[in-house]
Amino acid sequence: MGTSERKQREREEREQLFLDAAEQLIAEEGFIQLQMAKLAKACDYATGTLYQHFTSKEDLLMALMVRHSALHLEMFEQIEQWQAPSRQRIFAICVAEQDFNQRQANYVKLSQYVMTEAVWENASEARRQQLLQCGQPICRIVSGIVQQAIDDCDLDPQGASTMELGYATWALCQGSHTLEHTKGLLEAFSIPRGPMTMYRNMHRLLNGMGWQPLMDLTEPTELTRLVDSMKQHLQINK
Amino acid sequence: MGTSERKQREREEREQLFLDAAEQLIAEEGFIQLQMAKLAKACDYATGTLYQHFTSKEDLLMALMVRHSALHLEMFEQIEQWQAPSRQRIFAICVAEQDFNQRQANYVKLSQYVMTEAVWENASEARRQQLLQCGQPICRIVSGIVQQAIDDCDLDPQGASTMELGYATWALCQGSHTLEHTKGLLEAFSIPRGPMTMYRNMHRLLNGMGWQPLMDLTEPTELTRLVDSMKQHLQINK
DNA sequence: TGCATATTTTGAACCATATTCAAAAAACGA
DNA sequence: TCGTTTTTTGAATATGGTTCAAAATATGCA
Repeated sequence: MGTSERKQREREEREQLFLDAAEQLIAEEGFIQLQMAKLAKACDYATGTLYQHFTSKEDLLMALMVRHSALHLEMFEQIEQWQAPSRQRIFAICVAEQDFNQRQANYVKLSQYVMTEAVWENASEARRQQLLQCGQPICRIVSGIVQQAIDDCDLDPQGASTMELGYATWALCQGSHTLEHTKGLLEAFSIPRGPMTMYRNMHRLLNGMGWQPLMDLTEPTELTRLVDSMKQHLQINK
Repeated sequence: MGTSERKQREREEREQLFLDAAEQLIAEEGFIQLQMAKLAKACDYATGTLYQHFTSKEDLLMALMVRHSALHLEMFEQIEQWQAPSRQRIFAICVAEQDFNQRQANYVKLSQYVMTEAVWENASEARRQQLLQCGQPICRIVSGIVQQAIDDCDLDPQGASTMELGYATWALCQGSHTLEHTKGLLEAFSIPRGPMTMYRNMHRLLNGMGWQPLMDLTEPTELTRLVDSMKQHLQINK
């Protein structure tokens, strides 16, 4: 029946409205300050209505992550389409990821927070599943690139699955982001801030997999050039 | 004056008592359940007394991290003493770290939580500095191993600082732990659980740095053998 | 259209907990 | 022993997430 369809759609629209407003509030004052009552009021709804959509505040935060994942995915899909040597494409993933996170610092922090047990366990099971599902296409793309490398004989998996190799890059990105975003940490250990450190480390990892063509890190301009051409392709230059 | 010295000592003892009890409570029901009032009562003190030691709950959690860091350091110091090729020693750091975290799952989760902006920013500045200071000796040890590798001509830094190279391994460990501890994540992406995946990835990274002797990952038993001998040396076999 | 019923929305009350602070207790010094 | 300073206490406060009975609205039917 048409009526219930319309209701369903309106409900979905309202959910997006809540998420939009939440994003706005977070952009203004950080996700720590986000309050359910304030958010509801900003949308001209009662507090209780929020709970028709989200089982808890943590559930809402996770819903935000889910939505952001769509943007994330879009970026990755662009790279999926790109006809280029596999090594350039896998690195493009890292550059895109890094650039994305740099622009949306709140989002990295949020993602870090959401993966915390305290938050993860307080979201609804459905939402957690949703978030994990969001990772699937991203994984598929990364796996695809690894597979391309294998097919092109640019990479010998040496018995490892495509997932394991993709996972290595993921873990390195993840860890780098966490460390970078912990205030004072890089400074305390005199590690230069900025994406280049991570890029070099990523190339070390890829070199270690034997992923051809190997990158020569003795020549700093080679990396710079690669990053620039990549950003140009991805149109992520300011 | 002697009196104030004794007072200082008693104060320090009480702080340790609080931390001991907190650890106990966390072991029993997880750090999410930790409540200031409950903790105080468990120690037969009033709630307010806790705040003589910790400026906030987050400050207390960070104090726990600081204490744990000492254990962490102890482990690393053992490796520092170990006379062995640099590549074995740097890998020993990873094995020790992994093993430590496996045994103390609550501790990884806590560490992840503490590095979150929400917690980090709510601890006292003094405590944050303390925690960052705890990292210094660990860094020094890791840097030392990297330096040994360079001195022994097992590693060509190619212009990178010892810190940058150490940081790479740190980021990979950190990221792996985070991903491993996010419930359902490995399963969703069919990545096998267990330390071996991380160990292989670490060797890929070290290989990529050109850290001699390179490890051959086509031969799975080689890695197993290495890990076993390492655990034996570190006496971390159950 | 009017009425009975089902659904949705509301927001004040509720609750859990971290934090504070005025009063009580203890320690100190003369 | 007594006045003063320091420490401890725990009830009161503050914050903010969550609930739920009542009100409002929508739906279905004669």
